[in-house]
Amino acid sequence: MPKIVDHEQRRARILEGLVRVAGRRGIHAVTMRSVATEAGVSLRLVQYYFQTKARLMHAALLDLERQSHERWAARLARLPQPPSPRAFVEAFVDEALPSDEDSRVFHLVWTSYAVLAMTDPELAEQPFVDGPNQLERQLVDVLKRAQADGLLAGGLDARLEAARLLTLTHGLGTSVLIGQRTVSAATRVLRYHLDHLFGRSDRAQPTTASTSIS
Amino acid sequence: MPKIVDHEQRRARILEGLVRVAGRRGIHAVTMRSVATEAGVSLRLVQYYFQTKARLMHAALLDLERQSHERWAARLARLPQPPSPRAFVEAFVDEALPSDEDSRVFHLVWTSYAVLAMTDPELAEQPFVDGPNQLERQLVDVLKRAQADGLLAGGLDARLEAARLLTLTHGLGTSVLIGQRTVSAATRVLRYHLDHLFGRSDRAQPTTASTSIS
DNA sequence: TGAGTTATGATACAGATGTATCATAACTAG
DNA sequence: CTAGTTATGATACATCTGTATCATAACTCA
Repeated sequence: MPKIVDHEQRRARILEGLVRVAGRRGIHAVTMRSVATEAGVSLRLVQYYFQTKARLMHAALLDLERQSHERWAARLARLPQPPSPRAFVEAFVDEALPSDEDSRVFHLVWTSYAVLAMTDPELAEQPFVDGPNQLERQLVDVLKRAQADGLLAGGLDARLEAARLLTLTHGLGTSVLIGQRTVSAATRVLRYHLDHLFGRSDRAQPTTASTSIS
Repeated sequence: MPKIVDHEQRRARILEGLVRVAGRRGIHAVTMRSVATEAGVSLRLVQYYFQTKARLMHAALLDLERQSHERWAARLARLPQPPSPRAFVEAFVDEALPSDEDSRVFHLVWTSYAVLAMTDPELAEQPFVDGPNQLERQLVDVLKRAQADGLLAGGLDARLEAARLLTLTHGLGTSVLIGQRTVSAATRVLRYHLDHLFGRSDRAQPTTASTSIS
């Protein structure tokens, strides 16, 4: 058995190329050749490691999903256990806004895929339905716990608050990508939202070294 | 001067074809030929009336923007003058959700353009920045008026509430398009939001024959 | 060292796509 | 009726794109 090369590594490199192309020139600029060039490999290699464009695109989507899950898991792990509801929620919104360049590219490409999935049922709708639903459930749990502990403002419904928070955050992310809002403007709206969700009492005790909402 | 044909009508027909193609097969399926076929005209005519694909795409975007403005103006005109803040806001969210098939196509294509605009500065960012900003200003005015009349819940900031409402609505629309939420689920979240925005008091006095939030 | 397998290069090809060109039909004005 | 202009058809072309093919380099193992 000859010339063993790490397939996963090669594939990862190519997928990174794809994401860079899609992030800079749009997902319509993703071609076998543009990805190959961006990744610094030959067209043949993209074919070799992904066979077809459809599979390449699919693989990139799965990879984005995986990365996103990993980042979120790592973020959660960095919180004190168990995290306070407010810390949990702030970590969530901080992760969900396109704050730095990497994050911007990630959200841009992810959104591009989401739009593709709207007309292409082949392109797994799982990531765009199950993913948010799972996050929403996590948020529901945390908010219910907060409510039981009397940390939420009165008259709120945990389930609906989770949906509202998730959707609002996502909408703000989009408006940042599109250039309608700056990240800090979006952050301001979210801080306002959280201040009304939790009582105006417990504001932002930074629980991690990373940038917290402020 | 011979064979006078109504250019605007021809252009409109072609643009309708474009929107149908983009709505059914995605904006990447929009080609000179697919649009021509969908509109029932020859490739040559698409060239003749729009010269280049870039101009065709641009024209379609401007047309979508115009339609949207007209629908909103007509909707406002149907409200009692001056409309109550709650009626105004409910008309807004009702217009902003992809409820029927036409609306679904409109929002889908609009969102597709928005994603394109994220990487293509040529594609006027005006519609995606100025448009929402203008809507947001309208909402701010209405909410300030409501606040002055004591119709809003206490402790709210009209400006931030406008941003929150706009973004939340948009985010819910996206989640509907993607199939994560049904329209009625989205409506439920919005009703909840509005009930907390206005005091839990004045619920939905239907002010138009059209479907109101309920 | 040699045989066999993996990884990669070079190249070809068919189909699609945007655009250009040439011709001519359809029509109006004088 | 005819000349001239607009509107449309037919077709061609270069480029891009996904995919396939053939060759061979690179390497491992016996």
